[in-house]
Amino acid sequence: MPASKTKGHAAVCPISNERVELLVTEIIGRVADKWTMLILEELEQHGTLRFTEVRKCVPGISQKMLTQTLRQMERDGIVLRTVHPVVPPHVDYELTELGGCLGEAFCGVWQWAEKNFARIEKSRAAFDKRAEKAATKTAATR
Amino acid sequence: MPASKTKGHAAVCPISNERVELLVTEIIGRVADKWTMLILEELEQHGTLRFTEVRKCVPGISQKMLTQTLRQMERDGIVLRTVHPVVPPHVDYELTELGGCLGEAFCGVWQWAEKNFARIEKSRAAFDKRAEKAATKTAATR
DNA sequence: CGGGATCCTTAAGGATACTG
DNA sequence: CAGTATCCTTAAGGATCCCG
Repeated sequence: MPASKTKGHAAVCPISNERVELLVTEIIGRVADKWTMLILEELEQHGTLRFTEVRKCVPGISQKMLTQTLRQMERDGIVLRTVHPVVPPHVDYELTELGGCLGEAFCGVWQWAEKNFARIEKSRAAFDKRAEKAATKTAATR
Repeated sequence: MPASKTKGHAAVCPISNERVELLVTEIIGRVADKWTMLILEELEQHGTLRFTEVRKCVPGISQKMLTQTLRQMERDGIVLRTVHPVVPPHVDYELTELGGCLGEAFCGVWQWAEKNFARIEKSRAAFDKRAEKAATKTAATR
Protein backbone atom coordinates (compact mmCIF):
# COMPACT_ATOMS: atom_id res chain seq x y z
CA MET A 1 0.00 0.00 0.00
CA PRO A 2 1.78 3.16 -1.18
CA ALA A 3 1.53 5.73 1.58
CA SER A 4 2.45 8.90 -0.29
CA LYS A 5 -0.88 10.50 -0.99
CA THR A 6 -1.97 13.95 0.00
CA LYS A 7 -0.75 13.50 3.54
CA GLY A 8 2.75 12.73 2.36
CA HIS A 9 2.97 16.24 1.06
CA ALA A 10 2.97 17.80 4.51
CA ALA A 11 6.60 17.25 5.35
CA VAL A 12 7.83 18.64 2.05
CA CYS A 13 5.94 21.85 1.47
CA PRO A 14 5.49 24.52 4.12
CA ILE A 15 2.74 26.53 2.39
CA SER A 16 -0.70 26.26 3.91
CA ASN A 17 -1.48 22.60 3.74
CA GLU A 18 -5.22 22.77 4.00
CA ARG A 19 -5.21 24.92 0.90
CA VAL A 20 -3.13 22.42 -1.00
CA GLU A 21 -5.36 19.59 0.07
CA LEU A 22 -8.44 21.51 -0.93
CA LEU A 23 -6.89 22.25 -4.27
CA VAL A 24 -5.87 18.68 -4.87
CA THR A 25 -9.31 17.50 -3.85
CA GLU A 26 -10.91 19.98 -6.19
CA ILE A 27 -8.71 18.81 -9.04
CA ILE A 28 -9.52 15.20 -8.31
CA GLY A 29 -13.18 16.08 -8.34
CA ARG A 30 -12.85 17.80 -11.66
CA VAL A 31 -10.74 15.16 -13.30
CA ALA A 32 -12.52 12.13 -11.90
CA ASP A 33 -15.42 12.73 -14.20
CA LYS A 34 -17.01 10.30 -16.58
CA TRP A 35 -16.75 12.37 -19.75
CA THR A 36 -13.31 13.66 -18.91
CA MET A 37 -12.00 10.15 -18.52
CA LEU A 38 -13.61 8.92 -21.71
CA ILE A 39 -12.33 11.82 -23.79
CA LEU A 40 -8.92 11.45 -22.25
CA GLU A 41 -8.88 7.80 -23.20
CA GLU A 42 -9.87 8.51 -26.81
CA LEU A 43 -7.35 11.26 -27.28
CA GLU A 44 -4.67 9.08 -25.80
CA GLN A 45 -5.54 6.31 -28.18
CA HIS A 46 -6.06 8.31 -31.38
CA GLY A 47 -3.65 11.19 -30.92
CA THR A 48 -5.20 14.24 -32.56
CA LEU A 49 -8.93 14.39 -33.20
CA ARG A 50 -11.36 16.93 -34.55
CA PHE A 51 -14.45 17.98 -32.62
CA THR A 52 -16.80 15.73 -34.56
CA GLU A 53 -14.38 12.83 -34.40
CA VAL A 54 -14.21 13.01 -30.63
CA ARG A 55 -17.96 13.05 -30.58
CA LYS A 56 -18.11 9.88 -32.63
CA CYS A 57 -15.56 8.20 -30.38
CA VAL A 58 -17.47 8.96 -27.21
CA PRO A 59 -20.93 7.53 -27.75
CA GLY A 60 -23.76 9.13 -25.86
CA ILE A 61 -22.11 12.45 -25.20
CA SER A 62 -24.10 15.53 -26.14
CA GLN A 63 -22.49 18.37 -28.05
CA LYS A 64 -22.91 20.57 -25.03
CA MET A 65 -21.11 18.24 -22.66
CA LEU A 66 -18.40 17.64 -25.23
CA THR A 67 -17.74 21.37 -25.65
CA GLN A 68 -17.94 21.96 -21.93
CA THR A 69 -15.64 19.12 -20.98
CA LEU A 70 -13.11 19.95 -23.67
CA ARG A 71 -13.03 23.55 -22.47
CA GLN A 72 -12.42 22.48 -18.89
CA MET A 73 -9.65 20.20 -20.03
CA GLU A 74 -8.13 22.96 -22.11
CA ARG A 75 -8.31 25.32 -19.16
CA ASP A 76 -6.60 22.81 -16.92
CA GLY A 77 -3.84 22.35 -19.47
CA ILE A 78 -4.75 18.76 -20.19
CA VAL A 79 -5.82 19.29 -23.76
CA LEU A 80 -4.42 21.46 -26.51
CA ARG A 81 -6.99 23.09 -28.78
CA THR A 82 -5.84 24.28 -32.17
CA VAL A 83 -8.12 26.35 -34.37
CA HIS A 84 -7.27 26.42 -38.06
CA PRO A 85 -8.66 29.64 -39.49
CA VAL A 86 -10.31 28.15 -42.52
CA VAL A 87 -13.91 27.94 -43.59
CA PRO A 88 -15.59 25.70 -42.69
CA PRO A 89 -13.79 25.71 -39.32
CA HIS A 90 -11.31 23.02 -38.45
CA VAL A 91 -10.42 22.47 -34.80
CA ASP A 92 -7.98 19.90 -33.53
CA TYR A 93 -7.76 18.47 -30.05
CA GLU A 94 -4.84 16.60 -28.61
CA LEU A 95 -3.40 15.81 -25.20
CA THR A 96 -0.71 17.99 -23.73
CA GLU A 97 2.17 16.35 -21.95
CA LEU A 98 0.32 16.95 -18.68
CA GLY A 99 -2.72 15.27 -20.17
CA GLY A 100 -0.66 12.32 -21.29
CA CYS A 101 0.62 11.85 -17.74
CA LEU A 102 -2.91 11.92 -16.43
CA GLY A 103 -3.90 9.34 -19.00
CA GLU A 104 -1.17 7.04 -17.81
CA ALA A 105 -2.18 7.60 -14.23
CA PHE A 106 -5.74 6.63 -15.01
CA CYS A 107 -4.58 3.61 -16.90
CA GLY A 108 -4.40 1.67 -13.65
CA VAL A 109 -8.04 2.36 -12.96
CA TRP A 110 -9.08 1.18 -16.41
CA GLN A 111 -7.11 -1.98 -15.98
CA TRP A 112 -8.68 -2.50 -12.60
CA ALA A 113 -12.14 -2.13 -14.12
CA GLU A 114 -11.33 -4.47 -16.97
CA LYS A 115 -9.85 -7.07 -14.73
CA ASN A 116 -12.58 -7.01 -12.11
CA PHE A 117 -15.81 -6.20 -13.89
CA ALA A 118 -16.99 -9.79 -13.54
CA ARG A 119 -16.36 -9.75 -9.80
CA ILE A 120 -18.20 -6.48 -9.50
CA GLU A 121 -21.18 -7.81 -11.40
CA LYS A 122 -21.31 -10.84 -9.14
CA SER A 123 -21.04 -8.68 -6.04
CA ARG A 124 -23.87 -6.51 -7.26
CA ALA A 125 -26.09 -9.46 -8.03
CA ALA A 126 -25.46 -10.94 -4.60
CA PHE A 127 -26.13 -7.60 -2.91
CA ASP A 128 -29.37 -7.10 -4.80
CA LYS A 129 -30.52 -10.60 -3.93
CA ARG A 130 -29.89 -9.99 -0.25
CA ALA A 131 -31.69 -6.66 -0.44
CA GLU A 132 -34.65 -8.27 -2.15
CA LYS A 133 -34.89 -10.97 0.50
CA ALA A 134 -34.75 -8.39 3.24
CA ALA A 135 -37.49 -6.42 1.53
CA THR A 136 -39.91 -9.34 1.26
CA LYS A 137 -39.20 -10.25 4.87
CA THR A 138 -40.02 -6.73 5.96
CA ALA A 139 -43.19 -6.80 3.89
CA ALA A 140 -44.25 -10.07 5.53
CA THR A 141 -43.65 -8.74 9.03
CA ARG A 142 -45.98 -5.81 8.81
CA MET B 1 2.37 4.79 -22.94
CA PRO B 2 0.75 1.51 -21.90
CA ALA B 3 -1.56 0.43 -24.69
CA SER B 4 -3.64 -2.20 -22.90
CA LYS B 5 -6.85 -0.40 -22.11
CA THR B 6 -10.32 -1.49 -23.08
CA LYS B 7 -9.29 -2.18 -26.64
CA GLY B 8 -6.61 -4.59 -25.55
CA HIS B 9 -9.30 -6.84 -24.21
CA ALA B 10 -10.65 -7.68 -27.66
CA ALA B 11 -8.14 -10.35 -28.57
CA VAL B 12 -8.46 -12.20 -25.29
CA CYS B 13 -12.15 -12.51 -24.61
CA PRO B 14 -14.63 -13.70 -27.22
CA ILE B 15 -17.84 -12.64 -25.45
CA SER B 16 -19.67 -9.64 -26.86
CA ASN B 17 -17.14 -6.88 -26.67
CA GLU B 18 -19.47 -3.93 -26.82
CA ARG B 19 -21.14 -5.25 -23.72
CA VAL B 20 -17.86 -5.52 -21.88
CA GLU B 21 -16.90 -2.04 -22.94
CA LEU B 22 -20.22 -0.65 -21.82
CA LEU B 23 -19.83 -2.40 -18.51
CA VAL B 24 -16.32 -1.16 -17.98
CA THR B 25 -17.40 2.34 -18.93
CA GLU B 26 -20.27 2.16 -16.51
CA ILE B 27 -17.98 1.01 -13.74
CA ILE B 28 -15.53 3.78 -14.49
CA GLY B 29 -18.38 6.24 -14.37
CA ARG B 30 -19.47 4.92 -11.03
CA VAL B 31 -16.07 4.70 -9.47
CA ALA B 32 -14.65 7.92 -10.87
CA ASP B 33 -16.75 9.92 -8.50
CA LYS B 34 -15.62 12.60 -6.12
CA TRP B 35 -17.07 11.16 -2.92
CA THR B 36 -16.17 7.61 -3.82
CA MET B 37 -12.57 8.58 -4.29
CA LEU B 38 -12.38 10.55 -1.08
CA ILE B 39 -13.96 7.80 1.01
CA LEU B 40 -11.73 5.25 -0.64
CA GLU B 41 -8.72 7.30 0.26
CA GLU B 42 -9.75 7.67 3.89
CA LEU B 43 -10.53 4.00 4.34
CA GLU B 44 -7.25 3.09 2.75
CA GLN B 45 -5.43 5.36 5.12
CA HIS B 46 -7.26 4.57 8.34
CA GLY B 47 -8.23 0.95 7.87
CA THR B 48 -11.55 0.45 9.61
CA LEU B 49 -13.82 3.38 10.35
CA ARG B 50 -17.27 3.90 11.80
CA PHE B 51 -19.95 5.85 9.98
CA THR B 52 -19.42 9.03 11.94
CA GLU B 53 -15.67 8.72 11.69
CA VAL B 54 -15.81 8.54 7.92
CA ARG B 55 -18.00 11.60 7.97
CA LYS B 56 -15.45 13.52 9.97
CA CYS B 57 -12.66 12.43 7.64
CA VAL B 58 -14.49 13.61 4.53
CA PRO B 59 -15.30 17.25 5.15
CA GLY B 60 -18.26 18.66 3.34
CA ILE B 61 -20.04 15.41 2.68
CA SER B 62 -23.67 15.27 3.73
CA GLN B 63 -24.97 12.32 5.65
CA LYS B 64 -27.14 11.43 2.70
CA MET B 65 -24.29 11.31 0.23
CA LEU B 66 -22.17 9.38 2.67
CA THR B 67 -24.80 6.69 3.14
CA GLN B 68 -25.52 6.57 -0.54
CA THR B 69 -21.91 6.33 -1.60
CA LEU B 70 -21.03 3.75 1.02
CA ARG B 71 -23.96 1.62 -0.14
CA GLN B 72 -22.84 1.79 -3.73
CA MET B 73 -19.35 0.83 -2.72
CA GLU B 74 -20.66 -2.05 -0.65
CA ARG B 75 -22.79 -3.21 -3.56
CA ASP B 76 -19.81 -3.12 -5.88
CA GLY B 77 -17.77 -5.15 -3.43
CA ILE B 78 -15.34 -2.34 -2.73
CA VAL B 79 -16.29 -1.83 0.88
CA LEU B 80 -17.18 -4.28 3.63
CA ARG B 81 -19.92 -3.16 5.99
CA THR B 82 -20.13 -4.83 9.37
CA VAL B 83 -23.07 -4.20 11.65
CA HIS B 84 -22.55 -5.00 15.32
CA PRO B 85 -25.94 -5.78 16.83
CA VAL B 86 -25.60 -3.59 19.87
CA VAL B 87 -27.47 -0.56 21.07
CA PRO B 88 -26.64 2.12 20.19
CA PRO B 89 -25.71 0.71 16.76
CA HIS B 90 -22.11 0.26 15.80
CA VAL B 91 -21.24 -0.09 12.10
CA ASP B 92 -17.78 -0.57 10.72
CA TYR B 93 -16.56 0.13 7.22
CA GLU B 94 -13.39 -1.16 5.68
CA LEU B 95 -12.02 -1.82 2.22
CA THR B 96 -12.28 -5.25 0.70
CA GLU B 97 -9.33 -6.63 -1.19
CA LEU B 98 -10.97 -5.41 -4.39
CA GLY B 99 -11.31 -1.99 -2.84
CA GLY B 100 -7.68 -1.99 -1.84
CA CYS B 101 -6.67 -2.70 -5.41
CA LEU B 102 -8.80 0.17 -6.62
CA GLY B 103 -7.20 2.43 -4.05
CA GLU B 104 -3.78 1.54 -5.35
CA ALA B 105 -4.91 2.09 -8.90
CA PHE B 106 -6.17 5.56 -8.02
CA CYS B 107 -2.97 6.34 -6.23
CA GLY B 108 -1.39 7.36 -9.50
CA VAL B 109 -4.08 9.95 -10.08
CA TRP B 110 -3.62 11.42 -6.61
CA GLN B 111 0.08 11.65 -7.15
CA TRP B 112 -0.50 13.28 -10.50
CA ALA B 113 -2.77 15.86 -8.87
CA GLU B 114 -0.30 16.51 -6.06
CA LYS B 115 2.59 16.86 -8.40
CA ASN B 116 0.90 19.08 -10.93
CA PHE B 117 -1.58 21.21 -9.07
CA ALA B 118 0.63 24.27 -9.44
CA ARG B 119 0.90 23.79 -13.20
CA ILE B 120 -2.85 23.38 -13.40
CA GLU B 121 -3.45 26.56 -11.45
CA LYS B 122 -1.12 28.46 -13.74
CA SER B 123 -2.78 27.03 -16.80
CA ARG B 124 -6.17 28.06 -15.47
CA ALA B 125 -5.03 31.57 -14.70
CA ALA B 126 -3.55 31.95 -18.16
CA PHE B 127 -6.70 30.59 -19.78
CA ASP B 128 -8.93 32.93 -17.81
CA LYS B 129 -6.77 35.90 -18.70
CA ARG B 130 -6.99 35.08 -22.39
CA ALA B 131 -10.74 34.62 -22.10
CA GLU B 132 -11.12 37.94 -20.35
CA LYS B 133 -9.13 39.74 -23.01
CA ALA B 134 -11.24 38.16 -25.72
CA ALA B 135 -14.37 39.26 -23.89
CA THR B 136 -13.40 42.92 -23.58
CA LYS B 137 -12.35 42.91 -27.22
CA THR B 138 -15.75 41.59 -28.25
CA ALA B 139 -17.45 44.16 -26.07
CA ALA B 140 -15.45 46.94 -27.72
CA THR B 141 -16.33 45.78 -31.23
CA ARG B 142 -20.07 46.02 -30.90
C1' DC C 1 -17.90 22.57 -39.00
C1' DG C 2 -17.62 24.02 -34.44
C1' DG C 3 -19.61 25.85 -31.50
C1' DG C 4 -22.63 29.89 -28.50
C1' DA C 5 -27.21 31.05 -26.47
C1' DT C 6 -31.49 29.68 -24.81
C1' DC C 7 -35.03 26.92 -22.87
C1' DC C 8 -36.60 23.10 -20.41
C1' DT C 9 -36.56 18.77 -17.90
C1' DT C 10 -34.65 15.61 -14.84
C1' DA C 11 -31.95 14.36 -11.13
C1' DA C 12 -28.34 15.28 -7.76
C1' DG C 13 -27.87 16.72 -3.52
C1' DG C 14 -28.78 19.51 0.98
C1' DA C 15 -31.86 20.30 5.17
C1' DT C 16 -34.90 18.59 8.31
C1' DA C 17 -37.48 15.32 11.01
C1' DC C 18 -38.18 10.80 12.64
C1' DT C 19 -36.76 5.73 14.20
C1' DG C 20 -34.79 1.03 15.69
C1' DC D 1 -25.46 5.84 16.53
C1' DA D 2 -26.63 4.96 12.04
C1' DG D 3 -29.41 5.37 9.38
C1' DT D 4 -34.53 6.03 6.48
C1' DA D 5 -38.03 9.09 4.59
C1' DT D 6 -39.59 13.45 2.94
C1' DC D 7 -39.32 17.81 1.01
C1' DC D 8 -37.15 21.27 -1.50
C1' DT D 9 -33.66 23.76 -4.14
C1' DT D 10 -30.11 23.97 -7.28
C1' DA D 11 -27.73 22.58 -11.11
C1' DA D 12 -26.44 19.11 -14.56
C1' DG D 13 -27.52 17.95 -18.80
C1' DG D 14 -30.38 17.30 -23.22
C1' DA D 15 -32.85 19.54 -27.23
C1' DT D 16 -33.22 23.17 -30.29
C1' DC D 17 -32.00 27.18 -32.94
C1' DC D 18 -28.71 30.08 -34.82
C1' DC D 19 -24.34 32.13 -36.31
C1' DG D 20 -19.37 32.93 -38.15
